[in-house]
Amino acid sequence: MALPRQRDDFPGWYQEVVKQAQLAEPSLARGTMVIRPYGYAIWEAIQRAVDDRIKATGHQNLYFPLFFPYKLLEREAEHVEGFSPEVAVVTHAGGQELEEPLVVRPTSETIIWQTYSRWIQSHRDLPLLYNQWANVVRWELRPRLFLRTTEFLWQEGHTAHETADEAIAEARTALLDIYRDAVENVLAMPVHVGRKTAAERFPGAVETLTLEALMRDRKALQAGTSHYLGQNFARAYGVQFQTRTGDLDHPYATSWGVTTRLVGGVIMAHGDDRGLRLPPALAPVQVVVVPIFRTDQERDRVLAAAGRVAADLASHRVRVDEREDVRPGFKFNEWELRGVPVRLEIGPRDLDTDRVTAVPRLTGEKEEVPTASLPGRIGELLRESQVGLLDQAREFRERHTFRPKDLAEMAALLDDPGGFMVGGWCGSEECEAKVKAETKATIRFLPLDPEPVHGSCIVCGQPAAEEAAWAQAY
RNA sequence: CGGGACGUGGCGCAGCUUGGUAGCGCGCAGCGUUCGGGACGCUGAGGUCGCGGGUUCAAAUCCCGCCGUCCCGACCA
Repeated sequence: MALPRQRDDFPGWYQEVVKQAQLAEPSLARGTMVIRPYGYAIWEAIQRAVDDRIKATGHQNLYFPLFFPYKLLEREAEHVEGFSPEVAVVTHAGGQELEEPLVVRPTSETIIWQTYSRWIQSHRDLPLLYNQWANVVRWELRPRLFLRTTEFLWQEGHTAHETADEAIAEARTALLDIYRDAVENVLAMPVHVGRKTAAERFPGAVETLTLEALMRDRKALQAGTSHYLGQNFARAYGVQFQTRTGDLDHPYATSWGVTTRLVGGVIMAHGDDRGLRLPPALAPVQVVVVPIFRTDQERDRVLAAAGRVAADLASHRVRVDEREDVRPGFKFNEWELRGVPVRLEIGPRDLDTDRVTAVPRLTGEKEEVPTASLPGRIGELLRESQVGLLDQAREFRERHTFRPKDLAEMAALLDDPGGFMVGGWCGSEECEAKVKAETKATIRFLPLDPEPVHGSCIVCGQPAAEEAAWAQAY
C-alpha cells in the first residue's frame, strides 16, 4: 500500500489520503467520483449534525425533483440576472424521446419558486421554512475531489417571509445557528463568518453570507453559504401574497446550503502526514480495538477481553478489528490513516496487568489505562480530541493571518506562507480586481455587520470603507 | 477553450535520447518462518507498451494523426 505523500505535495497529499483512506473512488469520468462507505458515513454524520440544527430552528424537510420541465426556465430567465438554472437539457431518456424536454438542476430555485407560487397566497402562508437534502449537477471547468465535483450532494434551505427584516434574520440564523454551530462543534473546523462582496455574490442575491475556513495548505475554503434574496426570485416567478393590510406584496426570500465539500474540508483542515484526523463527533469509528495475540490460547483470552471492553464502551462507536490476515502494526497504520480518534491495544501484556493501552490519534502517545477506569478515560480522550482538533486548527489559522501594510507585502505573504490577509478596502471593484489579477487572492469575506474603520485601502491608499480578508481559495 | 506534462501487468513507476521483441516496487497465488508499529524468505501467475497509420529486416523506443488523463487559467458549494 502506498503511503500518503508529504504535506508539501498538497493537494496531492489530499488526493492520496482520499484514496488510501477509502473515502472515494476518484474520477470515474471528468469530475465524478464514487463515494465509498467510509466516506459516506462521514457525510451521514455531517448530515445528522446539520439536520438536527435545521429541525431545531423550526425548518422542515421536503423534496423537489432533480429534473424539471424546460418550460419553467423561459419565464424566470428574463428576470433574475446572471442566474442560470439549467446544466443540460434532456430530450431522451430510457431509449425514448421525451414528450417534454427536462432540465437537470444545478440548484433548485427554479422548481422551488414555481412551486411556491402555488403555495403562497396570504401572509398566513408565511413563513415557509423548507429544506431539502438532494443532489445537483454542475459542469465545473476544474473539478476537485469532494471540493468541486460534477455531481454532489447537498442540503439547500429555501424560505419565504413576510418582511425583509425577517428574511435577513433568517439568513443569519442559517449561517450562525445551523452552519457555524455544526461546522465548529461537530467538524471541529473553525470558520470566519461574513459577507461576500458584490463580485463574489450568488447571482440573484441581495446579500451573500459565507463561512470561510483555512486549509492546511493555507488556502481558504468556503464551507457554507447563506443568501438573502430580497424579492428577486418571488418577483421573477410572480409570487405574491395578500398582506395584513390587504395589499399585495412579493415575499422576501433566503436560500442557503452546505455540501459534500465539507468532507473534503475536514480532510484538508485536520489531516497530517499519517492521514486523516477525524473529530470524534464525526468519526464513523470513534474507538478501534486492536487485539494482539500469537497462540490460539492467547487469541481466545484477548478476544474475550476485547469483547468486554467493547461492551463497556457501548455508548461510543467502537469497532474490534478481529482480522487475522494482517498484523497489528498494519492495523495501527491503517486506522491512523482513516482518522479514528482513539486506538486501544489489548494483548497478553495488558491482560496480565488488567490494563488496556490507549493511543489518541491527536497526540500519538501511548497510555496504559486500568480496565476499571476505561470508560471514563475514553470519554475524556474523545472530548480532548474533539476540542484539541478545533484548537489546533484555530491556532494554525491565527498563525497564518496577517495584516500587510500594502499590496506588495500582501503578495509576498500570500506567496509564503499564505493564509488570510486582513486590511482596509476602499470598496471599489477596481481594487478588488487588481488584487485578484496580481495575487490570485480574492476577498473571502467582509465583516458580518459593516462597521466604519479609520485607515486606508491597502491597494489604492484611499480612505477604507471597511476591513476585508483576502486569501487564495479553492 | 488557451498554456504545460503524461498514457507501459491491479496500483505506482523505469526503459525511449543512442530501435533488437519488456523490467522494478507494491499488490496477488502457494509453502515456510513470523505476529506489541505498515514482516521476511523461496517459488509463481499476470502486460495486443492508450488507439490508428507510417519509416525500418526489426518499433514501447523514430515520424504523423486521433483519443484519454493530470497540472496551471477562465467557471465555482
